[in-house]
Amino acid sequence: MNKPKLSDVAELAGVSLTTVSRVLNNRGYIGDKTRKKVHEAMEELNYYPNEIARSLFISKTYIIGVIFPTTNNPFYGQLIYHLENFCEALGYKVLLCNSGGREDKERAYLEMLQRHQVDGIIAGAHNRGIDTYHRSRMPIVSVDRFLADHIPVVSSDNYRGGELATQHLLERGCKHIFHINGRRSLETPANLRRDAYEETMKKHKMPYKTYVNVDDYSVRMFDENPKIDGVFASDDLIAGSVIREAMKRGINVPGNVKVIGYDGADMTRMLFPDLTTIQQPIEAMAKEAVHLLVKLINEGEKTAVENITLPVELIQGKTT
Amino acid sequence: MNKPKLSDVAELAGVSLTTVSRVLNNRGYIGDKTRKKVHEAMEELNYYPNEIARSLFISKTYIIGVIFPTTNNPFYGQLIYHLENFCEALGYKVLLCNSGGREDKERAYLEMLQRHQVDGIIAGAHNRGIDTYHRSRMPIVSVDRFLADHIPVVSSDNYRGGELATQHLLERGCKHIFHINGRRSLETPANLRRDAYEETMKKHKMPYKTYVNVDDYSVRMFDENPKIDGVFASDDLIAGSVIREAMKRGINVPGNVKVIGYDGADMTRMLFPDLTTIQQPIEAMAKEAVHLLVKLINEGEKTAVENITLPVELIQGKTT
DNA sequence: TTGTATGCGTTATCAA
DNA sequence: TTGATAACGCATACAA
Repeated sequence: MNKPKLSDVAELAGVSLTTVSRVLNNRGYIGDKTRKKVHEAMEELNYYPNEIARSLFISKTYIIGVIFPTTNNPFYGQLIYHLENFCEALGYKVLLCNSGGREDKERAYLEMLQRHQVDGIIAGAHNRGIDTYHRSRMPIVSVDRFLADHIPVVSSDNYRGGELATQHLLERGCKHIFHINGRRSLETPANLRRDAYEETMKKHKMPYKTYVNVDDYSVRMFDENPKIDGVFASDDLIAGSVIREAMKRGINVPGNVKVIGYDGADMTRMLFPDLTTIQQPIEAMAKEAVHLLVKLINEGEKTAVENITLPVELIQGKTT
Repeated sequence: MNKPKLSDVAELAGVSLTTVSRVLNNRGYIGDKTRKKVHEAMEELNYYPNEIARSLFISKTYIIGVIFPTTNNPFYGQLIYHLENFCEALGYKVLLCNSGGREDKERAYLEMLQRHQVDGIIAGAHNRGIDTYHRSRMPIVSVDRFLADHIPVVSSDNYRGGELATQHLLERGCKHIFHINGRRSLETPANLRRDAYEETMKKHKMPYKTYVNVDDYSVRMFDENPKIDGVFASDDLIAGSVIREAMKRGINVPGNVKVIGYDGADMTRMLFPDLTTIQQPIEAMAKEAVHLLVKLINEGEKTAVENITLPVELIQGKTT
């Protein structure tokens, strides 16, 4: 009752191993009768080729490792969905790694993926400095993160997004606009959103301040700035919590304070359609990342390392 | 510049293949000096064992296939996140398959997973009738779906959830309560939510009607029932779109119509905290599914097929 | 058109 | 305590 293998099929069909392998891979010349016999035998035994053995021989697994903090997030959930889809379309499978934002887990995953002989990695998990990223000559593409100098980054135009968001609030008449972002040390392209905000405010000779997304940033921001009338949140979940805090304080949105988010993922649009946000082209980012990685896999180091930046779009809701 | 293998390490350390394998797996007796030499050689070569070769020999991959419609959804995104976490904790990796609700894709994935020699499968994708589910003796656990008679199902108490939701609307004084659900043919435990709704309404001698979640169900529901004052949606996304349709018509929620959803996933709670909903214990479901599958993998057919049902909870928001 | 023999990188058996 | 060798299931070069 063991899994049938090539030799079982060969025996049943009364041919050699090689012949079965040939019909399986459609290689070389095979007689029609032989082919038929072999197919029947495979059918009867319910034979599936063992990809592990195959991978070992051809030194290729057709597996791509995908490392991100979590699937439990509108942006990453959608990104990973599309990554998997594009991989599948090109014949690659996806080994899913949720790093949860922990560097030790990410390191462990990286090693695991090497051991499992994945053909390449798409990562958007942590920051640079992980030596494995540096040492390995494994094809890697990152999404929305700088990982190492020789690793290409696919992202959307974060600077432009920050600019759009800030200008939008200014056009809406806001005078006291604040920004909320992650720690700058994360070295994500999202820092560009912050740079754009700060530089745009400077250009308009307006005061500005960025709060870091930790602990009770939201409470502090409202406490410390009674005149606040505009918030640019670096993602939609943050925007949501800012709006909740505002409501709790009886501050009307968008009447007293206007709030704009960032990402515009499908699920956010469905659950919170009123939110004004900067939408990233998530599907397109996934597509570029997968195609670039597969190119890297096929062409090796010949492919020049070049970053890809995609346009963003302002979506007008009712919170600004 | 090829990947170093066992024999490279052996050569550098001046020992045999077998010895290296021994220090790698900590098996048998090894001299301290030898062990040290070998470790140094591994270090120097930056050696990683090839899991593919290992898997081939031991006939075990420590990979679990996970088939669901999509990660781009609050419920599945969270479920898959936890599934991956629990797998990782037990030393298993996750091969991610997004079936997109398409039966042909699901069938293809199922075959792919067999070829890749995964140790087991956790699926919640389509309905029964896929013969592979029947034929294969591969360990499978399903979440929230009936797949085949011999496949155990992990789900939450859907009947109780439907009952809670319906009773809640009744207690809130609703007289014309409607329900929205997927096609019954999908044979998901979610049908129990519908059964519970219909039976509870019957028990209270109230008229009831279930709309199927296709096309413009929401428009039709409001058009056809001017007296509507309560809606029990079979998931939170549906609840969201019902509320949007209501607002579009100037119908106040919860003033004129009360709406309760289902799932209560993390992301929904963050983006739409006001929604009253029935919350499923998603993390616990993932935990049970993974542990049950691993038990099945280890004990084989000795493990009795027994379904697992977890309790649900009503979360009071501001939409009812 | 088909078959034989070898090797992919690892683990396990047996002998030294 | 260590080493030579066979096997895991498959694909390829080479021979027939």
